[in-house]
Amino acid sequence: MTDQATPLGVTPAAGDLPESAGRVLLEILINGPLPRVELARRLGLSGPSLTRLTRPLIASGRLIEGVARHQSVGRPLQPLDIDVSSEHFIGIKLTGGALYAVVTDLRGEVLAESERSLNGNDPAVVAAEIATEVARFGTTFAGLTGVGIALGGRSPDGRVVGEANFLGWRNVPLADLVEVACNLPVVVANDVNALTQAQHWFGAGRGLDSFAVVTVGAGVGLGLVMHGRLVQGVHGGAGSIGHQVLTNSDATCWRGHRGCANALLSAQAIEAATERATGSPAPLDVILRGAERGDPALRAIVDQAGEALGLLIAGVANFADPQKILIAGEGARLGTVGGHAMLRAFHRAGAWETTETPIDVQPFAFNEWARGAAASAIYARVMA
Amino acid sequence: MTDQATPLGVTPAAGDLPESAGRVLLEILINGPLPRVELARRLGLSGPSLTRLTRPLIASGRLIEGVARHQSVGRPLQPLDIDVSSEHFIGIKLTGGALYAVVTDLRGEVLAESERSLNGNDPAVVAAEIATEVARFGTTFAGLTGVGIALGGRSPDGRVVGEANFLGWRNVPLADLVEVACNLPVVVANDVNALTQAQHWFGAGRGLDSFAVVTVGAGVGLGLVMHGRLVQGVHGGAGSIGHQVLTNSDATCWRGHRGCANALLSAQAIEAATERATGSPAPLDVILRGAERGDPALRAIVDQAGEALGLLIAGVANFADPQKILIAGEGARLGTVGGHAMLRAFHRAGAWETTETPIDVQPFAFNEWARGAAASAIYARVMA
DNA sequence: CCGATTTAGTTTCACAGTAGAATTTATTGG
DNA sequence: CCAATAAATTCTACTGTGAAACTAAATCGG
Repeated sequence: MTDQATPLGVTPAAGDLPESAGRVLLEILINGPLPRVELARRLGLSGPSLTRLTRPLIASGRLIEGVARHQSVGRPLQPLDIDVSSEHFIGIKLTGGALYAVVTDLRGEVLAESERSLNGNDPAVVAAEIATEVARFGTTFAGLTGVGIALGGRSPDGRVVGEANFLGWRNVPLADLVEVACNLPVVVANDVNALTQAQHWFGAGRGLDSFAVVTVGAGVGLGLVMHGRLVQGVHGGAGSIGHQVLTNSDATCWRGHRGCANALLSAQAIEAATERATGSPAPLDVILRGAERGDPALRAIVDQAGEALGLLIAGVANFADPQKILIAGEGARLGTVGGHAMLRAFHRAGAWETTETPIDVQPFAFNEWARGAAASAIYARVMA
Repeated sequence: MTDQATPLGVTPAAGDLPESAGRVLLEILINGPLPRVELARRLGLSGPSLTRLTRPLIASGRLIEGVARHQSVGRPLQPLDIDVSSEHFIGIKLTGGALYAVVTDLRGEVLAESERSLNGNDPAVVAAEIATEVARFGTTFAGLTGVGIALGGRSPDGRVVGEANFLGWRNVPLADLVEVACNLPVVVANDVNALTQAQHWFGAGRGLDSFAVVTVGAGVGLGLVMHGRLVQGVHGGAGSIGHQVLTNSDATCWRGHRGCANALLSAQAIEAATERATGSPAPLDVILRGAERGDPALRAIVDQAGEALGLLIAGVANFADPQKILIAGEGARLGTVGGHAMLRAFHRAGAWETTETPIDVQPFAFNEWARGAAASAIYARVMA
């Protein structure tokens, strides 16, 4: 943990601001430039309070006044914004064989990205590789403020990796290792939780009080926001729905469960089903493209997976009844290509009006994972 | 909605108290008598603040000073308590054919109870029956402050019953009907949510930040507390896990799902399985007693149900990773009698350390449902 | 072009809620 | 009786807040 003497620090008594000053900064960070009146309305404060609160923030450069926006009549609105380029964050997504990195600004916008394969999975080696990548970005981006590392595993405290089976890790103090190596504050997070945090602050979940992210990819995951905050779980294990049984089916996952989410929905499962059906292997995106073009065998497979996805989101809707469910991950396009089957299953299995829950499927680039990692670093910076 | 000019009103600016006065009252309501130092510690306030905040509360009778408790040395602690008998609440649990009512004090202690069968399920008739019961209690208990009604259904707003299938209701404005009939504020709640609220404030979930209640009875339900607050869901539909698929099984529920929670765990399902196996029907408690005594056929059935329960709580633990899971409902004893099978399945299907989540099974009396209803009324009174 | 109108933002001021320091109160133990 | 201990209180200064009145910067309409 290094103290960089940088400004900003958004919430609980960061520096020595009143708490509401932090809420002002956070509201602007999440929602973009806002005029004082609007901030007053959103935060339940009076106009005078906003003048008072923002004055020192502007004086110290934490907030900057944008160009006035004219309304139909009356004095124009004076939007206030955070200088999002005053700080930069690095997000790292670790997979079994590679490391994906992005640099973002304070609002999670990706400014640069890179990829590097990993030579082995010894924690020290991985930490060194991360540090190398961070150093490389450090030369082009001034003012790196924090590093977030996301992986398919569990970290109850944001510092130690409890488990990461794909790396064979248990209780690896990754944050400490990387902090020593690159002299920046480091946060470790579960990849799905990190992605959910990013979407909640800067993406499809912006401003929502309850929100769920279902990811389809190497595994199946779930991120949850309830009462406006990410649900992590006491052991950091919330959202471990990969082995949830969805239907009576013969498909088995790598742990031998029949009909679980991983058995029906993981990229590996869909690819295996395709190979069984067509005799030839193909990666998930090719399968999806084929189904889209009308190949009947692939269409059947995609529809079956889409149905499983529909059952999964029905389970999520029945469980938590969130305001919105986002389908994400490398396999998110399954929610589009197999969308019809998905929605049919969802409507069949969902209880009551929970079937009205908006399901959002967006194009997903792989660097979203690393962006999520950066969002975790931003969160830690801003809420700590 | 009637205003009774009664005192108390615990939180956001009730009356015209400072917000922290409300937090003081709530802390005492939930945790029982507490001395000022302890309150200061728990609420993050200073000693002087507690003197100041409590003075008017004591003067107005909202708080009463108990008998001083001597420590080893030093001035003795002066516990402050709420006069729990200053207000009384009625909790009503509606089932298909009957109405169960309790009277509680402010802390949810049951002071009286009653039961009455329902003649039909016309909303007006049911509302009248409720009003009769409330009036009957009104003669013995002075100062009735509110009525809570719990039922196996959904109420997104606490006033209208969205659906209650067992009564054949849709969009019934039950709270309005009963308020007109008995001139007291009325709240309507889902029975499992109400029970969860009661357990969170006055029971096994006291003080917990995250907490889950799994109920086994006529149906299977789930109540969730996250970030210290009950999760209701946008449509009031959170916790609808009755039709969640648990395992590959031939058992079907009344909707035709194979292997869902209701198909394996509802009282009806266990009773049906028993009749199939032994040829003679028996109610759930008899089945449980038989299994306990060592009857092999009943033991097998109970173990199978226990296993299903274990899978269900594993799903809950994997999903939300709460600090504790409570098994409740008329069939809660399944968690004891079939506890071994339950825990085995839980440990097999749970991810990581979530299997360390404490599972709490407590004796469950049917009036707990009505007590939950009363807790909803208390919540509404205190948080409104 | 100029004053009325509209809305954003500011200044002034009084007030509520808070904690720090010093003090009082009620006890135990010698 | 007195020292030690810890709870509770008094006194006081400070911080964050909004109401009321005001200023600023635009449009509109003659």
